[in-house]
Amino acid sequence: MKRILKPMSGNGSLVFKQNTRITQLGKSGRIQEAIQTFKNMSNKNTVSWNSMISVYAKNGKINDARHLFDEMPQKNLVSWNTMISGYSHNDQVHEAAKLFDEMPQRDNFTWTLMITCYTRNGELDKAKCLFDMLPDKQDPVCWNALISGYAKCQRVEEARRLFDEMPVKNLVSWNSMLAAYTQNELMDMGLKFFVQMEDKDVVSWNLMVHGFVQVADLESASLFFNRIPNPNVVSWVTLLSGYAKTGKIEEAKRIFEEMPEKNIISWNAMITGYMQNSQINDALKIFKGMPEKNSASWTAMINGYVRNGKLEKARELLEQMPSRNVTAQTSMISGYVQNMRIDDARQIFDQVGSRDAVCWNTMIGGYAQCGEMSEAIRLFKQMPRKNLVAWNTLIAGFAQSGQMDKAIEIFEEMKDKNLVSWNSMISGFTQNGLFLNALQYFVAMGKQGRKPDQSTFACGLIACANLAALPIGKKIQNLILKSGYGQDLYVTNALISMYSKCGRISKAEQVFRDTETVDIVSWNSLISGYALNGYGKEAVRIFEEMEVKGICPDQVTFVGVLSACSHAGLIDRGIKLFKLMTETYSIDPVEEHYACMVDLLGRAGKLEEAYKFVNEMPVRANAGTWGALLGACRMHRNADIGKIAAEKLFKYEPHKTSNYVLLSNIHAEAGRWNEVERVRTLMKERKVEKQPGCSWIEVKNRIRPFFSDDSAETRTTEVCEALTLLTLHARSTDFVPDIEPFQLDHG
DNA sequence: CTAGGGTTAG
Repeated sequence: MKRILKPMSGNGSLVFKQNTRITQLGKSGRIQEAIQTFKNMSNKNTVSWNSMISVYAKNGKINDARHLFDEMPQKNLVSWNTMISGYSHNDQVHEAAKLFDEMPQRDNFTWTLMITCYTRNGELDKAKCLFDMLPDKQDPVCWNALISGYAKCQRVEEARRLFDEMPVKNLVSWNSMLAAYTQNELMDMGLKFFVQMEDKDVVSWNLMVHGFVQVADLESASLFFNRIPNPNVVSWVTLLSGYAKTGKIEEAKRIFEEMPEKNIISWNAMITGYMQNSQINDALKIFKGMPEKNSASWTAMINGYVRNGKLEKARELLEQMPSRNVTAQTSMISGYVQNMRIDDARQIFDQVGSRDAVCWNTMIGGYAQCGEMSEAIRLFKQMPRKNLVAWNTLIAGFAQSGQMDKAIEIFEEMKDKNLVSWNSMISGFTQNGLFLNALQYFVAMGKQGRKPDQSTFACGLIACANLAALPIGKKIQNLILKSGYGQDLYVTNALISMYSKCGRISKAEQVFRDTETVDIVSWNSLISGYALNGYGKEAVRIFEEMEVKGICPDQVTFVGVLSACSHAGLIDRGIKLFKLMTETYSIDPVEEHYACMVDLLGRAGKLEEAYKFVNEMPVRANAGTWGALLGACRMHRNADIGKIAAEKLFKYEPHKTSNYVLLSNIHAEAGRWNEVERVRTLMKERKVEKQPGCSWIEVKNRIRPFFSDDSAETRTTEVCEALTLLTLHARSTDFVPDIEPFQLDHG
């Protein structure tokens, strides 16, 4: 395009100056002055209008921009382009696309704008589609936009393909591709690529530093930083925030003091760093001493107070904040929500002027956490643009409150689902004891080509453990090995418990031994695994190994080892361990420990001692303890103590059939038939029925439910049949499970 | 007056 310069006579140069002034005022955020300048102009030209549109659009006033666009006397191509750019910056892809379709003619600029609009919004396939229609593909700008778009969606390989294909590359192209690696934690590839680059600017170096920061390799980050020829503020801040985020506050401070010019971002990063380290006073000192504050400074302080549990301080600051924004307010809301102060949270929420998705979701999640699902739903319905997180929050809420039927409803209604949606369903099922449903969803997920993560795998294993579904558990283990989650503690601990609950305790120990670094949960799982399988002495052996290695046992460890002793009849050992727990480790015994002890004494036939123990324990015995005593009485045919235990149990669990049956049997064996009759009458009076709980939910009539009073044998067979039908199959290159659907209509 | 790569607050 040729630019024809008019002679600088009188008005022409004035208009030019005024146009420039509008743009400049806009860039420094002085919108009102820009508007005044525009309004005062007597002879506006098209560029004036375009400039004003751009100022409005860049300051979030997209509707005002559109108004000018509609009103202006003469539009040129740039006007249309500016308007599209405005919509793009304000995330209104749809409006941008509408203009793109309507406009009379387009230039390369137009195409670039529309393509970048799509890439910014993550709509890469649309961007690519447009790109393929682009008449002139020489210009690298569109290519670059696409590459970075793919990179932000973790589609690194596609980005690389474009990079290799593009005819003309510039430094930005190389940097975009480098960012694809560094942003996706592919530092090996990134380093290789970086070495290949002939030209590097400070952006390239900064990308490397940031990449290393993201994988928490601060040593390499610092090494690279030191080799930057001309580090800029961004370089300094990147390293500084890296140290701050990883808790290395002293290093961060050093960088902060060394850096030649500090900007507001560096001050803010220091506040965050101090707050993360609970150094509230140091953070406050920075906050008070900094030359200027922006809303991020205030938010960092408020957020820091919230993280450190100082809600009142946070609130105080929020009230003082000059221009409260959603981010700060949301921080406050989440603080209240974490402390179950739902009414305070709501009060802030109601004050928020323009709520964003995070704000809505925090509040909805708050109600969900408090079990107030009806209010959560009410808010959800009010939420203007519901995103995936909002839907997932509802699922998690329903799952937590045991309403899996409602969770299913929500899940089915969703058009887009992500990994979190699936995991929330699967973990919801396992948490609510609906293990077959958990497996069904695990399978369905694989069929849709979704990759499971550590949470999916762990929940799948927990389901297998509870169904004693060893074949499936083994297949899941194969998938895990291929997935790279083989050393994840959450997963390995679930594996240990799966094998032990399926009776394969030696396999459980093998998994334990194959795990590079185990934690207390792993030890506990192994010990209680041995206990569960009746190998009391082995459980004690593991416990001793733990002691030798200097690992401190916790409450759960003792529940495991004590129950092991009781199952194996190691009475003296159990009593000694109980003493060890309370005296050496100063662990206060809880209900479960007492139940173990009562069980231990009871099984050994020392019923009088057990009963005495119950009466002398400092916490009030509940169902577990009385149940242990009742069981022991049945075993040793002690009707007197049995009756006492049963009466207590009836108070705690008035509708649990097995308690009545146990007592009735004890009386029967003692020949006390009138007592037997009394128990039966009691059952009738209290309407204790043998109605079992449904142990899974029927989903789309594909699964036949079974009931908990089916005999164990029938159940095992049924589950096995179901599970054999379900063939887990891992492809060698991919670990997405490719599984046949559940089919149980074999009758 | 309109386009592409990097940094901070949720």
